[in-house]
Amino acid sequence: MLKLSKKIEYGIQALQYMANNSGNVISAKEISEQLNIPYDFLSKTLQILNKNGIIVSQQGIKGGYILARDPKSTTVAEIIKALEENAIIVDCLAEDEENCDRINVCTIKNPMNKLQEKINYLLNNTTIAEFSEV
Amino acid sequence: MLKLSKKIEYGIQALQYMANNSGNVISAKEISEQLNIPYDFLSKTLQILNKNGIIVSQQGIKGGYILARDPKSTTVAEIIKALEENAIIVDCLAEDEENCDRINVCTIKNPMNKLQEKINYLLNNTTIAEFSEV
DNA sequence: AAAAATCGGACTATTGTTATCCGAATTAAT
DNA sequence: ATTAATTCGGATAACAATAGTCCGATTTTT
Repeated sequence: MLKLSKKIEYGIQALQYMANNSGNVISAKEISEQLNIPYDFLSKTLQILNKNGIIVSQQGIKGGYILARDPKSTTVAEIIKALEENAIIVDCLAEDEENCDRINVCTIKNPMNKLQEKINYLLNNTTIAEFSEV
Repeated sequence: MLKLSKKIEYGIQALQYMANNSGNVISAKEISEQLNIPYDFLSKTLQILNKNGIIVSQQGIKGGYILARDPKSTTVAEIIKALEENAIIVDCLAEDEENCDRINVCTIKNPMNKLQEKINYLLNNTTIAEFSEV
């Protein structure tokens, strides 16, 4: 399928929204309402992004989130990783690769890895800033 | 997640196997046994590839499959399409895009599309032949 | 006629994704 | 102090997609 999850999609959209309102603390509620994203799901997503250093949270009333870094230096690859997902096109390229039944007869690992590296390059070179320059 | 399905993974591996044995009719059983891929699932996959013109089937005893075209001219993108899947990273870029709740407030469609086109380029420029040159 | 293969449909099991719910902790304003 | 708005964190449910299985029919060579 090669699809990004909603967590990633919502995450990128939320980060873009924050980038466009930089300097202000933005609540999950505001993003949820403005972008029409389910509140609870978005909250979870933002909490993970906070935990992993992409955004900074401020708790309590008047709380919310701001970007932790310059949008120009936050890549899609980093966002995916921060959301505790990955962009690995076949299982055997995963770090915790272990129990593939075909490892002894597999002849696609190397060529798949080449394709993987090209995709990684794209994801490492697309930033939140580019998403904001619509 | 950005992962290829097993259908695609097995399909590519099977096509590569056929490319390496070109000229011979190869049965699903042989591929299944040699590559350690579940027989029934692989059969289904090969039937779809046959239906959509990537391989040619020969029925009956001594039957099997051969590549329909030169491995150099069969791309990963074509295989994905032939397997009736797609490589669309966000729903709103699908052809039958219709009912996105965020269409009026969405500001990621254009930048996502740029990323999509780069991925398409990769998939359109990786062929079965490349998978065989290990 | 028999054997080995594809064909095709239905079905099941498993996993992953998406969404929701609830209560606790935090903090600003009153 | 109390209240209200927020993040935090865990559990769970609903849904969808993937992966795998089963079975009987058809085809074709021997």
